[in-house]
Amino acid sequence: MSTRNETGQRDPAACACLNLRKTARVVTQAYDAHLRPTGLRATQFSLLATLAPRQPVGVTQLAEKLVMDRTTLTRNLRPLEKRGLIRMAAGADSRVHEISLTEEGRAALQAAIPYWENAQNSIAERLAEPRLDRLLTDLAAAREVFRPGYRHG
Amino acid sequence: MSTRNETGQRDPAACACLNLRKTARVVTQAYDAHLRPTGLRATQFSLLATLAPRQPVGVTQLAEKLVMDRTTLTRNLRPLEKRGLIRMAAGADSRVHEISLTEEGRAALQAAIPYWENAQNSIAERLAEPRLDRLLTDLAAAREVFRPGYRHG
DNA sequence: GCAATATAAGTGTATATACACCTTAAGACA
DNA sequence: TGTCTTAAGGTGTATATACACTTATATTGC
Repeated sequence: MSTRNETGQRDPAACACLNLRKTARVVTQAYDAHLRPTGLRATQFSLLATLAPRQPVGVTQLAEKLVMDRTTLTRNLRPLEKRGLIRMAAGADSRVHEISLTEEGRAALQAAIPYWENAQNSIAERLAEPRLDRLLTDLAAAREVFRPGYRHG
Repeated sequence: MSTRNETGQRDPAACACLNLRKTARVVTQAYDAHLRPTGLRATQFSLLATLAPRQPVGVTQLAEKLVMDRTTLTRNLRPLEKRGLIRMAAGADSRVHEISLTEEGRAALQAAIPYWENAQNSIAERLAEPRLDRLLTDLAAAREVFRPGYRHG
């Protein structure tokens, strides 16, 4: 795959954005399928896993960690709160809405981890592990291009 | 970035799905910003660019090319049809809804190409071009893991 | 020719995404 | 202390995504 076509022009089929989105669709569907028995979507699993070691944490701070728009996170929290997996409470600074896992949330996350590991194994093994590491590193570099200075994993 | 943490366990922070989605968010926002003056989103630009050399084409066939769920494409076609950039017509097989660019659609795509090139250049140059090529190749390999046999760019 | 099957596409519903805008609370400072 | 600015968060609106289900048409086998 080259970013230029036969005549040296940029080729829209080699669009970095399109290729990222296509891959994100395929991989998300696969992770969602693995996680189906847990009742969590891949996005929700990642949200809970990112939240777990940081609780309690405010909306803006968690959104930054997830490289997600703050208002997107607000909306993504809704179904998890409705299902009782997370809880929101006012912080010392009453503007901050602190997010925490509930007991159910901790249990759901723990229960989901083996299913997530199966999904991660399926790509790690079939892509050959060094190549997955390289892909993750290159993805972080791509984020760095547009968000310089942030600590991209 | 390693897919395992210090104790050899899988690390959810190294989730392939999460990292793909984070990067897709960042890169999509950047492409959307570049394309803003054209009135097209990155997804819409890619849809038109993928459609252009294949018209007329049915919904299922175009969805496959975009590695997109068929019903997602149906929904994504709506705003483009409403704005008169594409047209849908019954094919010889009356089950097939053939999609084509309108004259306005062709013009909008042509007008948007320089803006898309600016976006693509910004990542190609700052990521160092060989690395972008490698990333695109690795992304195609990742799709191949979950969709074997498909001609991933 | 007709019943069974396969193919193409849309709808209902729910989550995911983010920009523009608004509200509220905290901090700064004359 | 009262105003100005900044920070945290939500809402309105629109697009993006996909599973389960449904409808309509074509094809196949007899």
